[in-house]
Amino acid sequence: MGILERKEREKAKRRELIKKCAKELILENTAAQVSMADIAEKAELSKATLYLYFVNKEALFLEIFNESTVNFTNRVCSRLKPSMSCIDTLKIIWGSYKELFGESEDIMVIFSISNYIEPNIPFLQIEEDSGMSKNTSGIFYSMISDAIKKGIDEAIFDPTINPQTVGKTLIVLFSSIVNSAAKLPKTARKSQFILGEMENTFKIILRGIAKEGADPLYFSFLK
Amino acid sequence: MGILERKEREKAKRRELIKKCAKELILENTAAQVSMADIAEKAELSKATLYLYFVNKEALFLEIFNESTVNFTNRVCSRLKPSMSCIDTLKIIWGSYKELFGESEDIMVIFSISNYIEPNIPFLQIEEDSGMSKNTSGIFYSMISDAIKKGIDEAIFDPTINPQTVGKTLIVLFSSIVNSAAKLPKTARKSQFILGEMENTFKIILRGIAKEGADPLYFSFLK
DNA sequence: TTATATGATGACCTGCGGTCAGTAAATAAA
DNA sequence: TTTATTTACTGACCGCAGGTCATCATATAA
Repeated sequence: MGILERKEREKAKRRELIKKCAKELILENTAAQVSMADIAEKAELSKATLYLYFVNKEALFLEIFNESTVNFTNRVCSRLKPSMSCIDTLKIIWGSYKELFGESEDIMVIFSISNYIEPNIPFLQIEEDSGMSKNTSGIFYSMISDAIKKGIDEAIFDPTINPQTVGKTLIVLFSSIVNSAAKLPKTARKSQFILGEMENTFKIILRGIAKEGADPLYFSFLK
Repeated sequence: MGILERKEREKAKRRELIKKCAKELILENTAAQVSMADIAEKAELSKATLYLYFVNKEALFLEIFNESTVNFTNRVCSRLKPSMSCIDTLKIIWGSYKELFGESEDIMVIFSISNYIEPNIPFLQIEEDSGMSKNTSGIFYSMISDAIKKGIDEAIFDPTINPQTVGKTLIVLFSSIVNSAAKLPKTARKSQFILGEMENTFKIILRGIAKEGADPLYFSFLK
């Protein structure tokens, strides 16, 4: 029985190796720019072997995406309580986000992949059925949409806006920022650029959806 | 001498035919989804022939983009006067935009191509040297940035924001909307969807960059 | 009528995601 | 220890994309 277990372990290890190589390559460039051949070469495997572990490129990227997202969602979910106000919720989301961003570069991978898999879904009202939407990504942006919905109920956000659309808008913009950063020179400190731009963007959107007459100090947790 | 002129005319006509076919295909789908083979087939030419008229796919698309943009920029520029206030400027830009949108589908082509050529440049502060930036696209979003800059001077916009970044943000979001619309069923009335979403987005961004305490009625020209 | 320039094209190249018959080694059976 | 079978892997391949090039047919010039 030991043999089977060892083989399982070895298979799992190869799987991890492939994902690790893919992640490193994504960080060096953009998810869209990384080819299966690149990953195979880095992992010292043949391209065909990758397809023994993942049905296709999208599945590989999606698994990386979901794993990288779990840390974030777990952290946020454990800190959120239903009774919290909209602003407190947003504070926690943004705080956890910044924390995690300082710890690892997973966030960059997340957005790079998100932008590769579904670059242009954001404004559709219809339910999408791509892998991304069904999985952790759903949690990812629905956390924000839920918080915004809360804000509408609390009468600090404009009730005419669509919380889901706003959530998706943020994801498009964030993805765009990450992909812009990937094109910066290697020497540049990308995290700083990304966090700064995201903060600016987040602020603009939040102020933009505020109910008329709402106290702007609500959003002072940004910067 | 007449022969040469006739040949010139014929060449120009082929060129136009290619562009016309490409535009029609872009409208049916997305710029990224249209292949050179598709265009060649529609124009009843061989693929190689396309490359006698355009150095590559990007050049072809860029020419379509620039020509489609000229109508818009000309119209706007002829109506704008340097002495105008920021809000009047924005009113004219948005008005001309809606007008042109009602007249032709060029706007959809513009954004579809824009999203194909440079989907993720928007947040870079460094000067890009892609074809898009050097040409009409520059005018396209710098018109908005200039108007916003004016707004900062007039103290109705937050002075800490970067007008160029905001202009580019709008382009990303607009492109995203157009590409989303391209995925709607053929029967859907896309223009309505696009204009509606763009108006919402525009409104959010404008309110988001407003100076604290600025009269929200400033932006009432949107709906 | 012959030579030349022009416009167009079929066949081809590279690189991509993805597939598959076949190989070599580890395991199981004899 | 030898043979059979399963397992993990891979080289060669496919279809499709953008793009190139030698070659051909036709219109022009000689």
